Amino acid sequence: MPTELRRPARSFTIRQLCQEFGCTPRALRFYEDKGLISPERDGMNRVYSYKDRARLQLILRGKRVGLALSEIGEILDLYELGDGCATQNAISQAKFRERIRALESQRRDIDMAVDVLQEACSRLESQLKQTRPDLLEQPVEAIRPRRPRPGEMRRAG
Amino acid sequence: MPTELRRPARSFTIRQLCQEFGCTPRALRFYEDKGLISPERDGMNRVYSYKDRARLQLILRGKRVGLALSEIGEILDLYELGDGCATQNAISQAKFRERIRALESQRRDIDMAVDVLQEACSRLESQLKQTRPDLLEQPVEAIRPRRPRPGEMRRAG
DNA sequence: GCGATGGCTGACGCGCACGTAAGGTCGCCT
DNA sequence: AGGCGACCTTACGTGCGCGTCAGCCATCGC
Repeated sequence: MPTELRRPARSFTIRQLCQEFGCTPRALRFYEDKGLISPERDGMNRVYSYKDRARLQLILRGKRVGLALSEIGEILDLYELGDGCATQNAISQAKFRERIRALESQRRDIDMAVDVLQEACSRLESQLKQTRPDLLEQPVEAIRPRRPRPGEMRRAG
Repeated sequence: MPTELRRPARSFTIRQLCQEFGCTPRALRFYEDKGLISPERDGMNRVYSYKDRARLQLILRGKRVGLALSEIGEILDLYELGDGCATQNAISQAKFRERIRALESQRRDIDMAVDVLQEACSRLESQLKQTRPDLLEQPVEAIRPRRPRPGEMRRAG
């Protein structure tokens, strides 16, 4: 395919994709392990195409909305088959409809959560205006950590 | 407060809440372990008030939108303090603002995912119309399970 | 020649959110 | 008295999504 002139770099290293999408090589290899993505190889090195990149994007999007990797895999498979067995397709469709309903309910949850948080924020804001206006609008790291609560675990960072 | 007449059953057993919200006793005890909820006791038995029930509802909502239990705990704490230490409040507020941004981006992801799934569904639908119109609109269980994919795990159900 | 860099393959470890026995307590029914 | 059903605690097990470490090429620049 002499498309090299039009696509100056139509393939990506594992690092490039990781940088672009903010994930780790380990994660990509993990997805490959699970069959979600299957890059070509140049010798031993993974070579990702635009298609792989698109799949990765869908994977990460799916993750962010709370889909399990196995479910994401099913969705990705759909784009491969096209004329697969009918009962399979019926199952997929039914599952997808379920998923759509779940996602829509999840969106409602998000709206409610945003409302809750926003109300909480404005409550805190009015308090801070009275007590410590210097701390308003500061990012988390600029303020300082605090003591852990009982049963609370520390996370990375 | 002589409200007993208006609230015929102002407390709940662990089972009642579990049935109402579709979770397990183990989960509720786990949340209690983490300090997210603190029901009264009648002897050894847990007795949940309406307030506990409301907290549980927030917990489950938070979970569905991808919050960690520790984060949910922070949010719940907010409703208890009212006049807590200022730096704490500033941290909370900053975290909440972050969370709001994350949730809004998550909502965009959901919209995209719904689009993807809906397009996929209609693709499948048109295929099924040609091949197996009898399978249209069937729920998942009515169709039949299939072989697991490599690396795919079974879940409850 | 040689370290730095980047990628690879196992394989073990971890935090989270519970599941799952195993065994004990309590009130009620027969 | 005996058995049940609902609840309890303690404690170990599990699935997921990676992190991390060890050990091993290949290549690049000096």
